[in-house]
Amino acid sequence: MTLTTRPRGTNDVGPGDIELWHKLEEKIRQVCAAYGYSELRTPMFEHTELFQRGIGEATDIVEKEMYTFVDRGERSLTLRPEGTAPAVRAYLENNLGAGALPVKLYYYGPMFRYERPQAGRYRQFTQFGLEVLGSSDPLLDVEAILLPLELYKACGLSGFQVEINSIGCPKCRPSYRQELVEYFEPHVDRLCSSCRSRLHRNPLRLLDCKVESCQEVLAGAPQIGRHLCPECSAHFAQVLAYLDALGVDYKLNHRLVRGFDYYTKTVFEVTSAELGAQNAIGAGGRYDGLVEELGGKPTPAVGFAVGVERLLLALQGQDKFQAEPAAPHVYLVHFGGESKLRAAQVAYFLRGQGLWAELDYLERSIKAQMKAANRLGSRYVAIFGEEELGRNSIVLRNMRDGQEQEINLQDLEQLAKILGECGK
RNA sequence: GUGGGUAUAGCUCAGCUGGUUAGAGCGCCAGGUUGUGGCCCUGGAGGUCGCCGGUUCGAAUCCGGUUACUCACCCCA
Repeated sequence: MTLTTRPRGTNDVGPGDIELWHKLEEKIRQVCAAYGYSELRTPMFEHTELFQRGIGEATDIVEKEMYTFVDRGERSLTLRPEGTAPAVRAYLENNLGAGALPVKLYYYGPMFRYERPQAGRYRQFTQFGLEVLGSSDPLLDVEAILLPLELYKACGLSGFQVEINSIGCPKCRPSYRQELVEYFEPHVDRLCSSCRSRLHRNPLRLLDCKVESCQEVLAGAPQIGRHLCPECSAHFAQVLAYLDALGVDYKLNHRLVRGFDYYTKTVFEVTSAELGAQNAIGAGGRYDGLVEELGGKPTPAVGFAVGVERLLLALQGQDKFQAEPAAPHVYLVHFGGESKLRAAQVAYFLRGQGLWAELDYLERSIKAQMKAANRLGSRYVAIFGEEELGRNSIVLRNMRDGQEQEINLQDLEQLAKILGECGK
């Protein structure tokens, strides 16, 4: 049974679905090109410490969701659960910051997290993400939001919402943190168990708790706005000003916090109304401290990641993003023997011209071959009949209107021309 | 890790309170048209009823366990 069953939380993408993936990947490349981002491909696994340091020891991902293994050289390796830490690692290892700044990178590929699968959540999933390193310009925070929005729009997606917040920096967050703890402590008995355990470890996370009793306490919780230092405050104001100037629709959400430790200042999330509980189709933020944390010199940076399966699910819900099925230019109907031999020769020639020529490999009846051609949506059928082959020609039938003409095989170029012009 | 739902043909699903050879639609193959698709008609192939055990004269059906899928919680893209 396990031989024919894929591992939990993984997916096969084959004929019927893969076309949509290809189309989306094409859109991603187009949008990234327009914004001047180049692709960075990093390994599927990294040293475990990279994620422990990068994402943070106390995060759920590091504590219980990583696919970690020891290789034959006794190294602890981990299948990447996200793309930012590897991107920063590659940035440092390849000294990408040596040239002109900022460095604009994007990545696309599978990520791995050991979680219980559900709608829009898989153990192996695909993320498209971007990272800009080397500038603290608020306009780049905005670009990091704009680019994915551009992608959503290019796919025809509507009904998504942008939420944004600033969670400050190491200078101003401690005082907010302190005030939060002081606010919550008297209400400890009304908090849910997980909030109680997080109160001192990571009080910011209480802000997005969905438990009802916690919600009541949350209503009166202090907001970070007043605690932001002048720098963070000005930065955030600039981000919002750019968003306004560019006509981007967003919603301020002072409860928005993120699950990774490396975020500073701006954080954002895009949700889709098409999805169920896992409705975030993209999220990101600024991470000015990560490069230094991983051993580089202080380097501001901002990034964004899109869940590709979720985006596809959302698009599927709106029925707008469809790949037109590919169809053969011609289906070569043969009668076996000599006729099949001639069909194979012609198919070889046509394929060499970049034309899709299909034929029967199961010695099926003419009727069955015609049906097959029809089902594949073939524009033309070429019939390699005895009579015509005697004259070194074939019958070419247009499957749209049923018109037939005899074509001499002496002039294959002409056949290729007719097929090529049939308006793919 | 926790909770709910589901598991019958390639796909979507029927199968009522346990009762003979387990069904339908679609798909697939063939024939009706021995050299011509779509529509129609006829026939055919294809199922250890997820798996293991129990109750029973008898289990796809009831019970227990198990695995997988699925939705939700936690968290996240």
